[in-house]
Amino acid sequence: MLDINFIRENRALVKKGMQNKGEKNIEIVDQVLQKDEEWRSMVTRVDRLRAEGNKKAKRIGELMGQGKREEAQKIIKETGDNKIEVKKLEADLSELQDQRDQLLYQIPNVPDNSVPVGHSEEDNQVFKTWGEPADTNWMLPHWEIAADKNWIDFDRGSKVTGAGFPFYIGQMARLQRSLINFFLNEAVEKGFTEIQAPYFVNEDSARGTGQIPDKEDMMYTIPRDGFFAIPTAEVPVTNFHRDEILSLEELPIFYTAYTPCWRREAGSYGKDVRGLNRLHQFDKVELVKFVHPDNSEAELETLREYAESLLEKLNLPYRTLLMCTGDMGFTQTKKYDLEVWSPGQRRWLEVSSCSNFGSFQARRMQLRFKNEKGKTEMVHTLNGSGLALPRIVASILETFQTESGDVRIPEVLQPFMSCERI
RNA sequence: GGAGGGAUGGCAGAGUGGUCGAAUGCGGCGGUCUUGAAAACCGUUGAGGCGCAAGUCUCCGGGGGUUCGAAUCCCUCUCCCUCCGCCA
Repeated sequence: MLDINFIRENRALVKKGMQNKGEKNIEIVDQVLQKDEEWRSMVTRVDRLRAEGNKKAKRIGELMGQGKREEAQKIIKETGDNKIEVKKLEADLSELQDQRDQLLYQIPNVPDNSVPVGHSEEDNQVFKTWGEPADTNWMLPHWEIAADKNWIDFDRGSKVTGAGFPFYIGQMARLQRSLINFFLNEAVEKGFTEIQAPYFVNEDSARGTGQIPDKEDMMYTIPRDGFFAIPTAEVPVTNFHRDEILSLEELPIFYTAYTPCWRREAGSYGKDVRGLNRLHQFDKVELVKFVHPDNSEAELETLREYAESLLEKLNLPYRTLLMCTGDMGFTQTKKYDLEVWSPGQRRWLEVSSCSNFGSFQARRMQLRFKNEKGKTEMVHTLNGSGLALPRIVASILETFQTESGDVRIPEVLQPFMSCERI
């Protein structure tokens, strides 16, 4: 969420940001400021009453200590009304605060200046392209290759769990394991600390990174225990430092984590769901950064470059999009998507998304650090996929398929696969 | 799953109804001394809200209650530890 004082001082900017992100409910900014106004005046009232009560209680203590019972009793009698009044106003106060915060939660992060304004994916800017997308007729889509080789079993996945939960078999299981190892090794080499995270999180964590309340429906739930199956490692890893005050020297902190990811993908049935394009469970290596506010812009660029380097090492043609305001999401200030070329489908597939959240997540999580002046300040958080597996697998199968039906293995994966083709 | 014990500032650890946001020690920061450092000594050192400020309020795991007054008493939840049972 945004800082209420920031909104107070930048009302127009926040509104413009909302507009650019395609939010209809711009008046919410005025509403939240109105509520804040009410809340603040209520705080003053309550504090004044509490101060009065405190003073009396203190005086009573003194008198009791001196053995002046009667005088004390006299003051005790006076306190009754004040006490009732305070109780009532405290209730009002917390209600006002709830109302204010609920509005606050509905205000999205303000896009960075460098983000192009636009409504839909058509307005995203192609930031970079790399490699030469193959465009020939003979190349098969990955699901046909996988079916030929009996590498992926979608039907049995459906039987055992449901659509979007495939089995990977033999060399395909090994390919996935190789990719995970490759991605983790690369990240560790770049200074990311490898961490293994829980696959379920509680409600506070889901709120901390912004899945609640904005994207609640994306997650699978375990209601009996109040857990959510993680839709990305971002959630547990970013929440790792929730409610902490880090020291200046600890920053920046870089983590990488492999986890499965679960997404309900409600509402997207029937759309681009062929093969590995869209699954309910998939594997991903995630990168998370906690940085000094001064550095988050630059850190986003290095994060993007790092993710791009992985695709280059795999020799997969890709393009990088700078997402426009309307397509970037609620919590981000700026976001890049990396899309790999799928020659069998002749389309781009998103395999990474690198985002800067500024202090938006940190504020929800109360994740702070002591700055140069010794003051506590919100850290900035970023994350990026490095990378999501299924579409990488799809692209590898399609890009490196041979006319004999085999698939060549990218050189960087050969040590993990112990072979050059499968 | 059963029984018991616990949760206090960066850490350790006192505090069981009254001036306690909290002793003391360690750690951190500043200073004295020193060529420099160490030691010693002195001082300082939690987070947050409202307010131009003076100031004031809140926070001793979370929530609720008793009381003029709660870190301290009661209820409840969560987590941790010990023992028993079960178990990859």
